[in-house]
Amino acid sequence: MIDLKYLQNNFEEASTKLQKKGVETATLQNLQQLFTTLKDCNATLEASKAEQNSMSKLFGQYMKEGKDISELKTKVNANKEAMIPLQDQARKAEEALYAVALAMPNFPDETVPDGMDEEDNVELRKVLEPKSFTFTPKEHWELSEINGWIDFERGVKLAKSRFSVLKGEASRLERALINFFLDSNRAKGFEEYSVPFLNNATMLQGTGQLPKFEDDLFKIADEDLYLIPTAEVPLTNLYYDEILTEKELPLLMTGYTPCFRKEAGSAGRDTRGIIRQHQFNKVEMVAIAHPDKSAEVFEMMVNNASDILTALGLPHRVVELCGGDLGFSAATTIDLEVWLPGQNQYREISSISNTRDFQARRAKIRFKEGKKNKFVHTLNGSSLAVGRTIVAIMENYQNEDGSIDIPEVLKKYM
RNA sequence: CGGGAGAUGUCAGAGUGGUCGAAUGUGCCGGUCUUGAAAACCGGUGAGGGUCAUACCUCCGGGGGUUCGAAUCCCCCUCUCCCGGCCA
Repeated sequence: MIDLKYLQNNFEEASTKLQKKGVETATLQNLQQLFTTLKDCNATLEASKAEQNSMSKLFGQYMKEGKDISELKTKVNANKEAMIPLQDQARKAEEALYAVALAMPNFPDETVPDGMDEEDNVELRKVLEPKSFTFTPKEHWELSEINGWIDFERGVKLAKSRFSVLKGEASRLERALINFFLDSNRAKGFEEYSVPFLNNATMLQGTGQLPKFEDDLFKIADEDLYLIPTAEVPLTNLYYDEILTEKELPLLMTGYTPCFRKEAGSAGRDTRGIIRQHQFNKVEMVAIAHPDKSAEVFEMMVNNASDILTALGLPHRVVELCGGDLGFSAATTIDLEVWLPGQNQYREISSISNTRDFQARRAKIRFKEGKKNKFVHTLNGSSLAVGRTIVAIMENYQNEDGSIDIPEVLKKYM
């Protein structure tokens, strides 16, 4: 959630920032108005409560002294009566405010490039040259057919479209990648976690998926539980409503989980292959950092993911997202896009974001600085998406006959 | 899923209608003492809102109710522990 006090006091600046994310000034004005209304409502209500409390305290005194209570009682009852509409107003004002505030995206950092969509993202650098093939490289689903790696039909039979089954070598490759990723993250100081794949609504709200993106999530019937869309949700919320000490920071966490997404808005995109599935595996990094140190941690996370791709010998590029392409919770995001020779283009394989204090406010994650409690910064990033790495290995390590080599670093894992 | 017990500050644990945001211990922070540390002693120490700062408001698992007044009484829910069932 954005800082409403900041919005109140720096409206112009806040408005300019959120325009990058396509938020209308009118929407912000509405939010600011709701905040003011709530404060006003609370002020009147609290004054009335104070009155009520002080009168109630007199009762004990009066009774001890044997005084007549009936007059006081009449007064107190009248005040109580008068408080009901105030309470109602305050409650409504609060509901109205939160409905809007929770749907408001994070402020982008000042350094985020302007732009509407992914066309306007900025390439920062390329790592490794794509190798040239002496034949026309195939796409991963063609290679899958030759090697019998992915069973699309039976995945659909078991669940529905956009589910698939990995078989034999592919399944082993997946397992090897997960281990390789976790080991690499651990070597950089990330502590490994194994977490629930179902989280409750409060946690999903903490990281920003709810209430706005409910349609993208799989929900368990009759339970307050959702299949997680990313390990960012459980890992970040491990510290939901906690106050950390300064010396605990930064907390670096990693974990492997399957991820479940309805992909509600992506009908017709990447329907072939396993680029976009309802269920996919991912190894995630999450950091909880001191506000002064989050930029540094962010850099480290980007480099870590990039280094893993490099170790796998996968050419990729580092791309900074423009304001319009930035996710709801992110203040800044860097994508890693891996080269797919079969598709002849770079495709996203990792996305690393600093949410600043946006999630921390929602999830109430604070740390003690002296006597004061302050919000931490939370960061998250893939290192890496497993399914897409398999695609990348298939396409980059293919031979003319359709066979696929295994990257050197993975051999000890298979 | 059935039976029983419980949920209070970092933790342990008192508190069963008013002056309780909450005893005491513990932990943590600061100080005295010490070459240093331990021990001992002294002081400080929950969260959120509000305010320039005070006042003031809210919070004793969550929600509702009774009452002038609820941590304390009543109802519902959730969770934890013990016993039984089922089970990797």
